Amino acid sequence: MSLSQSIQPDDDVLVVRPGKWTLIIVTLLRAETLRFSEIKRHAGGISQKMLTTTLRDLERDGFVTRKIFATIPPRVDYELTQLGQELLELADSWRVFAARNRVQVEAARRQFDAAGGEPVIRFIRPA
Amino acid sequence: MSLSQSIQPDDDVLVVRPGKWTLIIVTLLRAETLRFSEIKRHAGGISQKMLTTTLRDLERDGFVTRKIFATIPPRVDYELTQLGQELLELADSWRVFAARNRVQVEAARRQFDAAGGEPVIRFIRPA
DNA sequence: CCGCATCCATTTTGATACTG
DNA sequence: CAGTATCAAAATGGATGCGG
Repeated sequence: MSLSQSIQPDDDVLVVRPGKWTLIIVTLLRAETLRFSEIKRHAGGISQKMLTTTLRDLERDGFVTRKIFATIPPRVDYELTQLGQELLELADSWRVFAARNRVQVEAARRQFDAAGGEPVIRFIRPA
Repeated sequence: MSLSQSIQPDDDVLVVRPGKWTLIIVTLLRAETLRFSEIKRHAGGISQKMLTTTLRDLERDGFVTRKIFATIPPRVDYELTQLGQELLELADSWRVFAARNRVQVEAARRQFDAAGGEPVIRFIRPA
């Protein structure tokens, strides 16, 4: 049955985190361990709260490790785990897909909006 | 530079975010054209409003076509476009990833919660 | 420097009722 | 049956101040 191959609502792992920051952060950590402040600087306008929350969720799910250095001032390093590397591949798939199809999607949007949101195909009289 | 390979906040095409309902619906349409009510029945608890909204967004972006039959009662068929098929492949990547790693992620969560949210690694006196 | 707590604005989602 | 409208509820995002 085809439905067995459909995603189900309770597939919690799928919704890694319904926010725009998760994949951004994962891709930032692709090559190197980064400090909290470094991620914040590169992530482009994320608030401290959202960064903390997102990183904590990623840690909780086993995608990143957190290393705390009890120095003054404090220092916290984040790094992808093996599982995190796999999530990174997924994020990359999305990134590549977006790059490849952005123009086409934007064209489709313009056409749809220009048509006033009317469907492309409309049958008037089929029994 | 590694940052050029990071996802940026303004990557609008990423607007098709791994959101809950979007990928569910796309995977439901993998093999066949489905009516509105059929999707609703199989999607598992989606509200009529969310289904309408999600489908309209998918149509606007060019991922599905909408065929309206002006019969009584009305009938509307949804089908993946070529671009939608590519999105389906992406959705499948997520589905497979979730299926493969669900157990591991759930274990990580339990461990994290059991430890009271403490990080796995903590250095007390470095430098 | 890191990040938690609190308060508040915005966004998203759901429940319900109604229309063609 | 498909879709809209309205209202209520929940999740999310940001700002600020405090603490280790």
